[in-house]
Formats: sequence, structure tokens, C-alpha cells
Amino acid sequence: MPNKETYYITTAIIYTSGKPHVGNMVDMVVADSLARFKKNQGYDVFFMTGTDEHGIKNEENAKKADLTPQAFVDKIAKQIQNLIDQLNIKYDKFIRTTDADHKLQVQKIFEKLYKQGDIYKGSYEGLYCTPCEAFWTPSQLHDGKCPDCGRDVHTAKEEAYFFKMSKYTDKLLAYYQENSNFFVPEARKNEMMHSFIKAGLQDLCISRTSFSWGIPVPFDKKHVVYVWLDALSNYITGLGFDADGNHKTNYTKYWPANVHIIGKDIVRFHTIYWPTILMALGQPLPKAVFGHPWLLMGGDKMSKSRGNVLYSDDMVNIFGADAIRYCILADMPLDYDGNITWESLTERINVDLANILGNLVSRTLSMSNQYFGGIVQDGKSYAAIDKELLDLANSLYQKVTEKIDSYKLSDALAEIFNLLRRCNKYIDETAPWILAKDASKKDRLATILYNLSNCILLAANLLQPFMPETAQKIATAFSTPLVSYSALQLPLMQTKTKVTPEQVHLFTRRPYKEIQCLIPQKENTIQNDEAVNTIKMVELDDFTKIELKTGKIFACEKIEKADKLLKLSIQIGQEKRTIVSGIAKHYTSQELLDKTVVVITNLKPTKLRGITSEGMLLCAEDSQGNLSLVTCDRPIESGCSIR
RNA sequence: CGCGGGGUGGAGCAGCUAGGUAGCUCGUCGGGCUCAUAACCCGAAGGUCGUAGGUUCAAAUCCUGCCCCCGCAACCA
Repeated sequence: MPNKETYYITTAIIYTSGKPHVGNMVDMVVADSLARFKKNQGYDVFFMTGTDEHGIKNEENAKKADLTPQAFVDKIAKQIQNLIDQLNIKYDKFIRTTDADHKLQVQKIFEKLYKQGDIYKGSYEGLYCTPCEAFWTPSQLHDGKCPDCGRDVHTAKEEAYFFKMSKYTDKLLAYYQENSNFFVPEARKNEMMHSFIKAGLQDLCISRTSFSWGIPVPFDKKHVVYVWLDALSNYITGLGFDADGNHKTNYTKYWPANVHIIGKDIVRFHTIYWPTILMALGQPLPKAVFGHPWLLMGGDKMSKSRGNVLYSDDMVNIFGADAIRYCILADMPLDYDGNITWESLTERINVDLANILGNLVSRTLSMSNQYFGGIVQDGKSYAAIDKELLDLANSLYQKVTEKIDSYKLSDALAEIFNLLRRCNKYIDETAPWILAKDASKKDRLATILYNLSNCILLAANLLQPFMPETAQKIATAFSTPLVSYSALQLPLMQTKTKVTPEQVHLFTRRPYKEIQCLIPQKENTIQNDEAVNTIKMVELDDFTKIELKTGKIFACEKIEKADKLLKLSIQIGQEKRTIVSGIAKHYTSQELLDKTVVVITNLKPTKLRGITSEGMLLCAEDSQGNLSLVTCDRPIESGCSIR
């Protein structure tokens, strides 16, 4: 057999600062499904995923967990691998940015680019507070002073290494021009062009001295390599790229990647930064970058603070890996964010998986067992009505392939379920239970069950990349192995095959009420975040440091060009203060007027959109982000202290 | 005038690139069937396709103005 065409697919590597939620797992499911599909098509597939383990957050969280950074990321990386395994993701390599060979190559890349003049030492200029050892941007300053200690700041330079990204702008644009399929979906191209490239590419700061948990710059050890160069390089170092040209075979075989699967938030890094780095290295660029949309929870972005996070392990524990894989893919359109809730999950699984697919398999097997002792055979008694079903089945592979090749995985699944629906209809149309009563119709009856079995097997083969366990269960039940797609032609089943006599129950139909009881109630926090999430007890002394007073709002206006900000004028006793508050989405100026509210009066002033805010209003916030101002139960004058 | 995406029966979406009977899934109502996981199949009700104009024999689809939602950016003390 001649060399098979290769297919290299990657996901974004997952950041180890905490437990990833199901939205972070979309990459994995998409990439795994594509990888399996391509494998079935006969491609020589290499699928890599992994973890991004450097950076200040890991350093800080390790400290909180009282671990060394390495021990900390080891722990989280292990947890992430478990989550991935649990979803039945079959990667060929799991790369960690703390792997020795990765670190070595990143250093070599850095050095090579430095020697060829693409990396230069420059300086980051900003306002520096010496006692705090921190840089601040002008907008962060409080009345021109350091926001942390209130002391003076001065202009200072911090040395840093920069990558000459701007140099490659024209080449990058030319690449976009020649590779119209580079951006998936295509709309992302405009976003990048408008937001970043037209504005002019800046050189990229690629080293830091402010933290140490990173790959040291080889010739300047007080610097560590900053995230872009470190994390993005994984795509080639994981294959055995060598900056000196002594690549391992996997690199020469698989690079460039056919597609990077990433979330839409990091499209910029993959379509601008990464290509220019590769250009500097003289390496070919990836063929496509698929920036998939988000999976939202009830229309909101998942976030721990909102308490609306879904974790894949909870979901898998309740529904099983295949069901979750299916839901992630079926709920995710190409262009805009998908929406997922426990309720929608339940409905999808009940309707699509239990009713349409599970029940179809169950009824078909049951009939074969009842009418023919489990022997399925070609009765060779065909009718016109069969044609529609078989035509649909015969055209399915083609349709699914087209959808897959344009990354429309949810549409691909819909096509397969179309056939399954058609099968259910076919059973009604042909009414096998009536034929079964007439001995002379035996051949016709056999043919119908043979057709059905074949269509179900075809669907199972095409479902295999998405729901591998289920596909295998179906294949086993029908005693017919799954095949490579080059052999995917009806009939898939040999005549006179004996199917399983067992009841086959692929997915259980369960009412939402029942699921509700299974949903983890308490926040599913990751162990190492405990330190962060435990309530810290404070001394009374700490509380009394905060000065709370009643204040009466006597004027209020919306701030121009800021969606969330209101400028409030508040009377506190004899004093009048201006407070800027981010509540414009919840309160109008009208309804705030004359309200008596609770104000923190000794908070350090800060500037918001150029207006100095002298204090803060107290507000209650629910899990949906709705706000309610804290007011006073009975009328009381302003300036009263609150204890 | 910061950038981008979107507004289609109760819910979620397709259709828009290449104008020509408004489609799918869920839900509701009615019917059928009994092989099956109270499932499956059929039928019905329900839409001025955000809004106002324009182009056209013909507009959900093309053009323009406006309104509203959602991301990003700005920014929540």
C-alpha cells in the first residue's frame, strides 16, 4: 500500500490553572470526532492535545495550594487527562509544555530567531512603582499615584524580548489571500483583518521577568518565555520539530497541520501570531484554523462566580460519554454560540438517542428475534417502497462527508438521524407485524428486516466517529463488524446473520424531573481551588476598617460611551461625593433618584472613564447577574454610619 | 459615528452567497398503530420572515434608513 495521505489535527492545549468546564472540552470532542472520521476514511491521522502549564497563574495557584509549580501542574494535568479519557477521546499524543523536549525546542527556537534577528531585546516602557515593583498603565493610576500603595510612580523601562511580527504582515496577508479555507468559519477572517491587521501589527512581547514559572530564555536567564511562543510551539515540538533541522519523522510526516481546533477567543493567536512565528522559522503554515463558537449555559457564559458551570465529568456520570459527545456536537452550530442546559440535554438525549435511535434498534432486533429466531436474511422480495429508504441510505455517506469537510458536525449528525427517522417511518409503512401473520409474506417480511438492519448498520458506521461506544454496541448486536469507509456500501450485513437474542437498550429515556435530582447541587470545585474558595474568617478589626454610611442619591447621569456606568452624586451627611457605579444595565437614573443607599466611604478613589469615583455602592447580585441595591428599611438621614 | 454576529409560528434553528409555493426539531391539539424504551407513524392549528422605504413581474432572500438583542473592545471599586 502506498503512503496514505496524512491528517494532523490538534486542539488548543488546556491551561492548567484550574478544572476545565465542558465548554473547554468542545475542542476535544470536535477534534476526536474529526480524527476518527478521517481515520475511517483511510487517512493516516495524528491527533494531538495537551496542557499549557506555565505562567503566573499556575505559579500563584501552586503557592495557594502549598505545592511547587511542577507538583501543582502535574496534579491538574492528570485531572485534565482523566476528563479527556472519560469522554473517550483517543489522542495519539498528549503534550505538556513542561515536557523536557518541548522546553528544549522552545529555547532553541528562541535562540534561532534571536540569532537571525527576528527577536530583539527591547524595553517595555510604563509607569513604575519602585516599592511595589509593578508597572501600571495611566488608566490604572489613582490620582496619578500607585493604586496599591498610593505613592508616586515614575516612567521606567523593563527590558523584554520582542518578536518582529510586524515584519511579516504582507506575507501573512498574501497567505490569507491564497488560502481561502484558512479561516473556519470564514467570517473570522474579517474580524481579524478589521480588528488587528488594519490597525497595524505590533511587535510581540515574548518574554517576562515578572515571574519565573516558565521556560528560561537560554542566553538571558532572568527572562522566561511568555505564553505565545511557548504554548503555540507545542504544535510542532510535539511532532519532533527541531530548530536545527534534525526533525523526527513525525514532524516531516505530519506537518503542516490540516487543522487546529480552537475556541473563537484565541483565533487571533492562531491566525496571526502563530503563522508569523512559523514564517520566521521558515516552516509551512497550518492549512486551516477552526475557531468554534462557545457553548453557553442557559444563554450565559459559564463562569464559576456565576455558579452556572457545567463540568463534563458530572454530565458523563449521569448520561454517559456518547450522549454527552452527541449533545456537545449537536448543540453546536458553526457561526454562533450554542446553548446547553440540563433540560436541553435531557430532551436531546430522550428524543434523539433514546426514542429515535435506541428504540429503532430495539424494535428491529426484537422483530427479527420474534419472527425469524434472530436470523436476518435477504428475502429478495423487494417493493417500490424500499427504494426511497435505500436511496437515502446510499446517499448518506456522501452527504455526511460534505458536512464534515466543511466542519458542520451538527449537520452531519442531523443527516444521519434523518435516515434513522426514515427507518422508523419505514416500519410503519411496511407494518411487519401484519405480514408476520401471513405465512405467504415471509420473504417480504425478511426483506424488510434485512433492509432495516442494513440501514441501521450504515448509520452506526457513520456514527462511530461521534459515538464510538454506541456504534460498537449496534455492530455487536447485529453481529456485523464496523468497516472502513472505503467498504461502506449496502448491504453491510451478510445474509443469514444471527443477531443478538438479548434486549438491547442503548439509551434510557428519563424524565427531566429524575435528572434534576442527579444534578450536583453544590459548586463542583476543583480540589486545588479549595484554598481560594474557602471562606476566610476575618477579625472584627478587619470589618471595622471598612467605613459604611448611608447616602442619598441627589443626581444621576449616564456616562457617555460606557454601557455599564452611571455617575451618581451622593449626599453623605454634609458631604457631597461623586461615585461611578457599573449598574446602568439594571437601574435608570430616574429610579435611583432620592434613594438612600449604602456607601463604602473610605475606599480609595479611582478613575473610571476619566471620572473620579469616591466610594462604592453596595449591591446584591444573584447567579443570573441581576442586581439589587442595598437600601434602608426605614427612612433615615444620610451620613449615618452602618455597623 | 470603535469592530463583528443576529432578529423567521410558543421554544430552538434551517432557508439568504446564485430573488419565484416559508422548511426542520421540540411543544400543543387530533388521529393511527401495537414490533418497540408510554415509544413509533400520520394529520391539524399556529408565522404581516424586527421595522420603514427602495429595486423587481416577483423580496425572508438584493439595496437604504431605523429599532432591538448578543459577543469583542472600553469597562463592572
